[in-house]
Amino acid sequence: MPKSPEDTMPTSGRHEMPFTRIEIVVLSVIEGRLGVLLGRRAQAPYQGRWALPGGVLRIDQDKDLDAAARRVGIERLGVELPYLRQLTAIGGRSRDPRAPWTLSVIYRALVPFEAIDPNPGKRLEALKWVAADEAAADARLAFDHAERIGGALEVTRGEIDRLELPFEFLPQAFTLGELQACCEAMLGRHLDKSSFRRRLDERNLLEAVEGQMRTGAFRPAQLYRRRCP
Amino acid sequence: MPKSPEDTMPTSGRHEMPFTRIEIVVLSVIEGRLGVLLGRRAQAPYQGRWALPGGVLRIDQDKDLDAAARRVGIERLGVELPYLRQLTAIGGRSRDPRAPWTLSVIYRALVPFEAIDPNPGKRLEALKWVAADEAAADARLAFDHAERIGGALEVTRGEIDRLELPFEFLPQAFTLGELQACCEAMLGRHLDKSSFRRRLDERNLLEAVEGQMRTGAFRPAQLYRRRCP
DNA sequence: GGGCATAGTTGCGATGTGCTACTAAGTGGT
DNA sequence: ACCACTTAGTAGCACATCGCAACTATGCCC
Repeated sequence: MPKSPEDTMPTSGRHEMPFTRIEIVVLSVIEGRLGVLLGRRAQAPYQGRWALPGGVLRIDQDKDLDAAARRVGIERLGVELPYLRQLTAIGGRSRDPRAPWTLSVIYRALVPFEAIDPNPGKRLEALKWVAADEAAADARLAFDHAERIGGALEVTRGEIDRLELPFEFLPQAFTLGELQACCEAMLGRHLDKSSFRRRLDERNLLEAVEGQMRTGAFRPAQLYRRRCP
Repeated sequence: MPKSPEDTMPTSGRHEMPFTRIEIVVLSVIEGRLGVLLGRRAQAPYQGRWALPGGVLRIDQDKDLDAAARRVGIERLGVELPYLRQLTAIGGRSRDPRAPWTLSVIYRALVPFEAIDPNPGKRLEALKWVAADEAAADARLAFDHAERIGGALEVTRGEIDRLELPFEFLPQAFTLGELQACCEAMLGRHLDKSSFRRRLDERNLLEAVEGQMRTGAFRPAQLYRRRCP
């Protein structure tokens, strides 16, 4: 058995290191449904297939993993991704035929879909929004990305269940109806109005914007905003 | 802004990759308390300080990250770690002065403390068990390991709260009292006997080993085992 | 046989949450 | 003027979960 003491010096090149990437599961609510952003691969492997946007970790540029994910978001999508959360790391042989061993750190971002221009220029390939649940079950996606999307959905829905609210998808001031519809879109299921509201104000998560109402075709609704987090 | 298209070929050496390690938070229940296994560092940095056991990812040996964690467990601790769970990845500049950029994938293992011999031989440095809550608050630990231990505790206690039971720490057949004591040790707080039992059998997690009782100084107790998982 | 420590059960009350039903307040059609 | 319609917002009840306290049961030991 090879010796491998704790203090093996990480002299550069002593051991080969994995080819390390960042992949981002970008979620948004579009027309009442949760969508995920995919990019079409221009080259092999999986040429022409849809995949999560991602990029190579650049240790010369990135201060840490979070910074790497932010840079990848800007370079590949043209947007700052403010609400990044790391989900997991996946690594192994033969994940990507271009390198003997690859490691991907998976992030999740929540971004209003209008913020991303699907065709910003030549250096970015085609992007599209896809219904998240279908993407998670779509075996045709590149690599193991369908599974990664499934993991992101589970985590994200857990957050909504625990009333970690998706303010990213809402205007500064919003009605309780809008908030509920947004949560329902993310969960993919109906929520009960009265218990949703009871849970909200037991937790003191919101404050009413006094005097301000959303007026529309029907009865005006009180506007709320996030209580100083 | 540098171009960084999706399909940058991972030609080995085109970009420098981070020095990648595995660190393992090994937890056990010892004398009614949750403990974590630490090793004393033999060399700089943090020479003489206590740290999580870990090792370098070896892409020539390890099929994937989980396999790397298993190998590190065997090489550094002399045990198979069957219940490994990946927690997170941490990476950045200046985490470890020996390399410009390091990435650590953190695992958690649950192992009965008797399974690990603190002094198995020369190639392993001194190991010791420390009360987990104290280690999580101990700023003297090497690197950011105290914080990692805190994260492991949070995840592990969440599992117990959701009644993902720590069979790793129990014999094949055990009493409900033993199970409850084990959970209490892990959570660091008291559990109510009657509601603990109610929750257990609502979920059908256990089955009685018919006719078998644990006899001791007092009233014998029914033995249970895990219901076919 | 009685004390004692653990095993195991029962009942109650507090809490959280889903369901149903209700009232309120606007628009727009007749 | 009135009513249908739609959304906003509230109230009451049923049910499940769970903590707490009290109780019974059963063995060992003195």
